[in-house]
Amino acid sequence: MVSRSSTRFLNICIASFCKAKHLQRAETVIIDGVRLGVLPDVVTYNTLINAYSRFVSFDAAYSVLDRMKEASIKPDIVTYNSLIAGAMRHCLLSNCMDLFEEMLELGIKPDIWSYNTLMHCFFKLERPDDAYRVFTDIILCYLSPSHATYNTMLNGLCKCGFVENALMLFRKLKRHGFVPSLVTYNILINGLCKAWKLKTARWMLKELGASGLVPNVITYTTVMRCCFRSRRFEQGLEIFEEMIDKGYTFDGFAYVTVVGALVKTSRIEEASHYMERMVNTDIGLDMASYNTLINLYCKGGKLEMAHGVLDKMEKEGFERDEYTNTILMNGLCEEGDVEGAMEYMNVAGFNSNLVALNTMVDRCCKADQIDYAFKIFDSMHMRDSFTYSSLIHNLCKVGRFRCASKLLLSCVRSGTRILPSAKHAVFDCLRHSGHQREVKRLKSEIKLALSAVV
DNA sequence: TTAGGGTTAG
Repeated sequence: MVSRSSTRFLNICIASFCKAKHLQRAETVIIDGVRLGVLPDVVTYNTLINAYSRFVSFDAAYSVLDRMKEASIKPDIVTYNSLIAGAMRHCLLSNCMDLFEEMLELGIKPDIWSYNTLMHCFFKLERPDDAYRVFTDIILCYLSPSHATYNTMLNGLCKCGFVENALMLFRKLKRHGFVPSLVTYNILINGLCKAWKLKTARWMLKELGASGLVPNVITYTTVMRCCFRSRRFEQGLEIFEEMIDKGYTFDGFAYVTVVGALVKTSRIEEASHYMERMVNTDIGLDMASYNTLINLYCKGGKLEMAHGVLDKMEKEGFERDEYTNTILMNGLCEEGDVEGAMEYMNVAGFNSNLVALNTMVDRCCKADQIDYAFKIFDSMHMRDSFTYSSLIHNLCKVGRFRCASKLLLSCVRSGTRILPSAKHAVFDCLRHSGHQREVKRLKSEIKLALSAVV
């Protein structure tokens, strides 16, 4: 007779192979175990699910669930939490929701871990109201929220553009005894920096220090990026050197932040210097690092070098993503080959890539193809400030002030934030062509449209 | 389970 301790021993072996990413060996041990009469249990399968979703794919993890069913082993809360976490990790948000439903149908009661993941999923789907409903359910049903519950809520609010609400919630939670962790502070500092609320961000950084917590690599990267965004390059580079001294450049995040900021402001030589420093370390390049390097070459007018990096990247098993495609498309446009850029994107597929579509709209305008730019504009399912601003600026440039004025109004009416520069471009254009009264009329129409949107 | 990096206009 095989004892329970044999299965426990089997599970220890499986856990250790899974941890070392030796999944094939883990599978062999299970087969050998079965031959000897040691049957795997729910823990064995849960361990496998976790490993497959981490190191292989969500589908591979989900197929373990089928094997469990074949072996008549009932999945439990850990099984489903691992699968849901796997679906989240691979950004398979609809799978995440389906699994939650499946779990409820099987009568498995979700725990706080499941609810936290569901909240996270709603935020990723840009459904903050649903996420907030889950949050209040957790509180009202006395489900003992964890630290991750609060942090997920605060992070989701920041990411969906509700930084003020996150700040209010943070204060309220503190009044009720919530002790913020370093993760909490990092979430808020990042949210505040991205929303340009720099004074409050500084204040939050001070609060972090006063609470006895020590800023970590994430705090540093966040603050450094904020310096670059607000054009304080020297300060940003000082922080970078400090990060090197502290050993905080063990991955590519800091380098990519520095190079990205320098390229954006056309400081190509400096950017090349920092990129070289990164390549000379033993940090392996990941997707973001490759895209940064390709962009550096494209912006420096070295398209051939960019394609060389692209080949290397693909040989290493990375597939070009929407960033890569936009960068390459932009590189072709910079060379004056707008048609080639369009052909490239037609093959690669725009796939609702808003940045690529915006770029194409702008580049077509600049190549005297405004009508074609409008065609793209009409086909777009989503538009943002960039979409409207590009068209408006370019229409003004060619003196089509009435068209620009109409577009400006439709932008405001759609609830899209209009950039001050685009608004002033239309006003100036109208004034210079002697339509002073038109400016007054447009201003009042914008005011009216804004009040209707609010 | 929660926090940091990469693509667009003027």
